[in-house]
Amino acid sequence: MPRDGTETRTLIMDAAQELILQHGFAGTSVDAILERVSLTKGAFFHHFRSKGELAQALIERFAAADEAVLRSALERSERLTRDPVQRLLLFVSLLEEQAAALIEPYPGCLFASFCHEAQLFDEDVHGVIRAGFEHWQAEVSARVRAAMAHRPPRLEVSPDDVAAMLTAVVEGAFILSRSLNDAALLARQLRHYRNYLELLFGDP
Amino acid sequence: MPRDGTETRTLIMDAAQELILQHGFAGTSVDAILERVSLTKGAFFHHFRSKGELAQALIERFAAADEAVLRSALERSERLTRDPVQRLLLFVSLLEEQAAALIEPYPGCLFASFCHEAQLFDEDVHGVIRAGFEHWQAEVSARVRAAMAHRPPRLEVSPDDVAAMLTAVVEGAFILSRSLNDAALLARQLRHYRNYLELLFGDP
Amino acid sequence: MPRDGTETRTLIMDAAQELILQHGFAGTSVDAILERVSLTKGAFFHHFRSKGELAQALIERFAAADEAVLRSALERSERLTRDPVQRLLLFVSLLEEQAAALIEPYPGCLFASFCHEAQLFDEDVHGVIRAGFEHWQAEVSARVRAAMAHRPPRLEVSPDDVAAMLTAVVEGAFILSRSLNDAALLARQLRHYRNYLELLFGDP
Amino acid sequence: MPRDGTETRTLIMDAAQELILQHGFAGTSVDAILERVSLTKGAFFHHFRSKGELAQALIERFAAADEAVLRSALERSERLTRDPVQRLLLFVSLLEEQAAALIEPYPGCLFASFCHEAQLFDEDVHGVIRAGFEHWQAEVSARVRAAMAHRPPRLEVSPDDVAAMLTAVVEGAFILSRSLNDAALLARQLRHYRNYLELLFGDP
DNA sequence: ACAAGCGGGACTACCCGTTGTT
DNA sequence: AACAACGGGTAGTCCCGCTTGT
Repeated sequence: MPRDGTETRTLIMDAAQELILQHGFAGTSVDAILERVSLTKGAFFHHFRSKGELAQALIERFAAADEAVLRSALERSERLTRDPVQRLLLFVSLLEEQAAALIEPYPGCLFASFCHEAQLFDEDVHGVIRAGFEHWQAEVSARVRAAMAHRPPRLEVSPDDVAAMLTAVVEGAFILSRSLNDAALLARQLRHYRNYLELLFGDP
Repeated sequence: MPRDGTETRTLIMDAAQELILQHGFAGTSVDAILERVSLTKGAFFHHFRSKGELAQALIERFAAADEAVLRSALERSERLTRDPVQRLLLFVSLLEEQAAALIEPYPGCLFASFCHEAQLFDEDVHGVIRAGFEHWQAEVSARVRAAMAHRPPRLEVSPDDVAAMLTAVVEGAFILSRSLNDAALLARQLRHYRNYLELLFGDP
Repeated sequence: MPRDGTETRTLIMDAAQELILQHGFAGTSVDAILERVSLTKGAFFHHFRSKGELAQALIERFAAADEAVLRSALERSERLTRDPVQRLLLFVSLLEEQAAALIEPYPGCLFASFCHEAQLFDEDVHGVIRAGFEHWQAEVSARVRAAMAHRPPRLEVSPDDVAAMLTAVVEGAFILSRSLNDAALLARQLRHYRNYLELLFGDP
Repeated sequence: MPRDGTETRTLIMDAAQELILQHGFAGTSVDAILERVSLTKGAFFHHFRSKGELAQALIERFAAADEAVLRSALERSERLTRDPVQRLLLFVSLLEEQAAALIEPYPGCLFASFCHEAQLFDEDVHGVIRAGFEHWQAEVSARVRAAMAHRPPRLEVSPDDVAAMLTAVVEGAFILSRSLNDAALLARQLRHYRNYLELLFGDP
């Protein structure tokens, strides 16, 4: 095996993410991360110039994975049906399906985690988070708009806000599921979000 | 008021809460809190045996205030109308009204904050948070059930989950509003939650 | 004894100065200082917010002591004779007398020490050093000018440069005395500086 | 020149010397040196067994260059005149000429620098420094003695001390010139040293 | 000859909490 | 009730130098 640091770097990031989701960023020491992966400070600071740079690397990776989930669900929903309203509902159902699978490892959203310690991070980090949220909102909003164009909703609503509600429900569900120790809570909440859309676009 | 320590204790707790909502608990040092209120260690450890005890005092105070908000909105909604469905919708509207007033200083939920650093706190603290969430859920669930008894909903739903969705939307909205720097987001999301209830119990 | 930190602070500074003159600033760890005085990190960072602040405190104290030496020698020389040329020569002789006493503890100039690690310090520190040098130069230069007015020198010279030479000789002598392990070198060099002045203002 | 390591070695040493003159030896990390020359640890430890060995190599190189300056000035002064007093004065004038050329990059003496962090180096390093100082002193002292033999000085002086004064003035001038940001200071101080010699050997 | 990965330890800075004093 | 001094430990950062690979 050619001495490849990428593996070690990934190892560190995986351990870091898991710990951060449980203890928060400030509550997760570099030592604690390294103990998990049996490495030393030397290795850590070879890969990351500072703990802040680790944070940067982590949200960037998380944002990429998050976007992949969004894109996959969007693309599948568009392949499976042509009706804009059905597409939207199916999209949420696909997310719900994924959420039902989330039990182990302990779930959590790095975006939310970092937001709750906002002052610890620089503008770069917050930029990535904001971009992540805005990307979901923009993509979902476009599908809501398409559905509205296809069938007028029962109530007058802003597509942007309807889209934002998806993110809000997901983030809120994460918190509740952890506190109430109820892993299925997220999926059930997504079902209610789908209910809302169904009622909004349903026959009068 | 006699020169007693209650004042100082409150001063410390206020400063602590504000800082914790911005930096997280682990990211907020006792020294940082004390610098804000121009006090020294002696004062702090006179009022709190440890930093953990401060956390305990903070969520207890927060939970009490949170419950007051819930109780007030419930009571007012019950005074203003007799119809169970209207009561429920009015209840959400009253919360929305309050949310619209929240602009400065920037709000946040201590429950969510502590949940994101879960491993830092003992079972006592988590008990208070869980009780807080469950209390909302129980009270709101009861009103949803009453509404369902009064008028069958368009879709078959669990009252508990409908109630939980309120909390989820609120917590999620807090995160989004902070990241997107949009103070009015919470109120708009509550409006959508009310929309959902309205559609659920609306005429077919 | 009332819990007085001034004593501890002085203790730390004394140990720090001694070590810095031997190892340089970067080469002197806070731990090494504290070991000397049997204190812990807690004590150190209670008195100094950073190692840099210690540096600041050290040169300020050193500059004050340095100025006291200058002032004392000047005042004594002015009390002992009226002739401007004699005053100048006597002034140097008084310094020479003091230098001869410098054997233990190991001598050295904090100004020079810090200059040799210039980039480690901020502008405040360098300001104090520069002010120290300029103060000597200004005071001595004034006496040289008075001597020149009283008796024209054999060679045309700038009083500022003649004054600067005193500082240069002293600083250079410190370096040599350390490398050559010759404690009396400084006094002998001051004698040569006095020779120069004597010849400059001597009878043709 | 074939692509050999001598070039890299010199590159490292040049960067190291420049940094050390600004930050001191302890304040200059191997990494900082390597960043300057865009190399990595592998290169450094290929050429030097340790950081201490770099120090050794640096003063040896510096001492050689220093001696070359001395020899050159001595030889030129001896070629240009036969009178021992004139030779001595001319020798200082030649140094002054060289000093006047020193403006950019800002100079410094590695001997003095290392002396201010004396305890960091082993006896080998100090031996080289001491030898450097003693060599100047011996050579200059011999010329002073020759001048004294040729023309008795106005004051009774030790040739060794007169010779040492040259080094002292130079070293002191370096410190002052850096603190006062006056590149021409060294040349002016050499002029005063020459004045001293001139007066010492001048006609009564 | 040089690059990269990494170990192990030292550094400054800061943490929480205790003690003595007023 | 509150302050200043301080202990003891840990945090993040950087250090030097060794090893492995090209």
